[in-house]
Amino acid sequence: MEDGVRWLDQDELATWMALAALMFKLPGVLDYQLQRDSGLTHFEYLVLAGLSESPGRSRRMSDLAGFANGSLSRLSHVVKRLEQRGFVERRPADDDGRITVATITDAGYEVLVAAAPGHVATVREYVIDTLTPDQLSQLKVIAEQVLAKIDPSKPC
Amino acid sequence: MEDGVRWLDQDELATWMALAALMFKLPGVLDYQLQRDSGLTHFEYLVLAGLSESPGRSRRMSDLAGFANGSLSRLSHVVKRLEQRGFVERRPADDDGRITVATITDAGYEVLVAAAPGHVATVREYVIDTLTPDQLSQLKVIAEQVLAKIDPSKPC
DNA sequence: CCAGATGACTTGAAGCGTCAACTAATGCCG
DNA sequence: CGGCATTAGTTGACGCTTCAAGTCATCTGG
Repeated sequence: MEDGVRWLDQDELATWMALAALMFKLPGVLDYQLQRDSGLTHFEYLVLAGLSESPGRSRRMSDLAGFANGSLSRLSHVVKRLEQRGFVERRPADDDGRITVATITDAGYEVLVAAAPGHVATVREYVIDTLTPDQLSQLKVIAEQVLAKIDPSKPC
Repeated sequence: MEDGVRWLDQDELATWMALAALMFKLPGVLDYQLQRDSGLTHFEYLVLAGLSESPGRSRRMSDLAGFANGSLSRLSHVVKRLEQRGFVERRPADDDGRITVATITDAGYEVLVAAAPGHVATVREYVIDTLTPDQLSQLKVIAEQVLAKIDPSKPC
């Protein structure tokens, strides 16, 4: 192992392991709470949330995929299931037949509204309220810098 | 929505969205690189790494699961596949027949050693070298605080 | 000393995500 | 205009994770 690789020193490694552990565990915590209390995955929640806050409670698929940080394929599968459950509807856009517009139904909106408080409470409990305001702004900058490296577009 | 819920203010929400996006995308980046260059998932890499740095290149399953941040069930499936590929071996512990001890083989070690430089380079590229030393220590504290909230045990 | 409880995994089925292939609509360029 | 490339989304198969159930081994109280 004596080649030109810049290995991580102890601090870097510790930081990385902590971040990696976070990446693995936080999704589980969020999914668990949402699933248990509302029958939604975090991704499904984001999809419904993304629709609910859009004009006309509608949004085209690729947009929504970007918002929810997932692939178009994944979104397509998820929206199909949400449609079967009666939480969203799909139809092609009037002006461009390639585009599919998803709309959240009243039923979907109700589920979302019912799920939101518990979800926000969980986010607060595990992240927001665990950190000081200073740490929150540090975290924001850090996360955005790393994100910018991963995905040079998308300012958020 | 005028109940007693403490919603997130704009800054809190932006921070959370950035962290959430990070949680979704970083695993993908790591998995992609490892898969492409070494045929390993990040989880498999962690399993092999966890074994390689343990005394006797061996470790009991539950230990390893904790180290790799996964469930025991998940680990069991993964180790079975790694065993079929010839990268690890399993046998019951001498003193307690309930315990399974996994050991990394020479072949597994070679794969790990071959994978490590590329993986470390990726971690550097997207995380470590993107942040200042100050940010790194901030991040370490932040991640550890959140982790402590999620999993009150496990000091790391 | 043995019967039930607990601990440490393993297994199988079900569901979700990814990848590659496919369909359909639109844009572009000669 | 007409054909080919591009864009947007869908689909199916496969692999992986989770969840619940099952298997042994070990402890423990009577």
